[in-house]
Amino acid sequence: MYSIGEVSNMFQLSVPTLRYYDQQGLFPNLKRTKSGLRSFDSHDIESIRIIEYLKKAGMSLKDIRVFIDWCHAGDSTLIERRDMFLDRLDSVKAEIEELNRVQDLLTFKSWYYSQAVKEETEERIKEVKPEEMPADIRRAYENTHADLPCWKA
Amino acid sequence: MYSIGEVSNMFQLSVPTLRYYDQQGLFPNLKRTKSGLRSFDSHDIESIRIIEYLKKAGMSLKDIRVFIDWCHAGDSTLIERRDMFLDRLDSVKAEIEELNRVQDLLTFKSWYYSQAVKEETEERIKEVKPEEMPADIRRAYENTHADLPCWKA
DNA sequence: GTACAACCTAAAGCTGACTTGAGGTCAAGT
DNA sequence: ACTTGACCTCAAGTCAGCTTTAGGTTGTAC
Repeated sequence: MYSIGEVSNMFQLSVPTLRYYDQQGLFPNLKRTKSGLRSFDSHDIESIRIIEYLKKAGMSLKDIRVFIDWCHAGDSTLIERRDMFLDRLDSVKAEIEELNRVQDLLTFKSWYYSQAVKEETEERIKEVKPEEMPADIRRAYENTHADLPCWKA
Repeated sequence: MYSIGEVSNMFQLSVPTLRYYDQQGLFPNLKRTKSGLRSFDSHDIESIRIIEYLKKAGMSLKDIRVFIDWCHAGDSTLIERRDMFLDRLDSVKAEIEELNRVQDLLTFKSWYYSQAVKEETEERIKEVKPEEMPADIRRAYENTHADLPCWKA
């Protein structure tokens, strides 16, 4: 249905990247034209969509290949697949949690440097105490400047 | 104050990794004992804390080094530093957005495979329509199975 | 005084995910 | 017929971020 170039345009994936994925076994059912050109059908397209999600979920191409092989193997691998998704779900939830803390740090630092730029020096802002910060900035600050567990050891 | 081994334990960073960071210029003020051992003071520790955050914010060691050099250069680089943090903030917000969609996909897939495991086959669940899904699953499903812009082209 | 753990350097090696390069095929347009 | 552009393969190259290896020093504990 679609040539490799068309698919490359649909997703933000280069043509060599798609060939590389194929080589890594991510498209086990990919058809070819008589003359040997790759021909992606809607099932292949859907699998690229899922591959993109799994990559964002922190899986390596190798892990994704294992998953694809499980799918190919049929109902005997349902448990593995369920457990894989539950595991990824936990991990992504944790990552979102973590990024929220990162966001707080960046919010604080953006405020800090915006103040510093206004005053043309870091001098004064460096000494500001939590009580003197806007409420949201203070929240972000206290959320990311807490003592680490390791300090207590 | 702290040896490299102690610092390695505080953060989850191996001793060679800390030496590698030092080599990449991430600790420009790191002191040594008379016999040449690295000696991390509280300022160095704080900078590792920040480095960890910046890595999670998607910066490479090279980018982080540039930032550290800016800090060292003083007030003349305040604008660059502010802009860097504003830029990272945008990027992390976008990443959180994206991970929320990933989470929705994983939520749907976890439900799907949990059902399949219960029924010991994918047969029936494969045919389920959005209307028959629990509300939260349906939301997750519709949030991640929408047509991609590329389909419309 | 000697064993031992923890440190040091410099250089080479590794992994994942691509990218690049060289050399070739194929089908459509002029 | 011939040029062009999109495709093909296979092999080698790249990059980040570590890790490993080899060989050497230091300083406390027995």
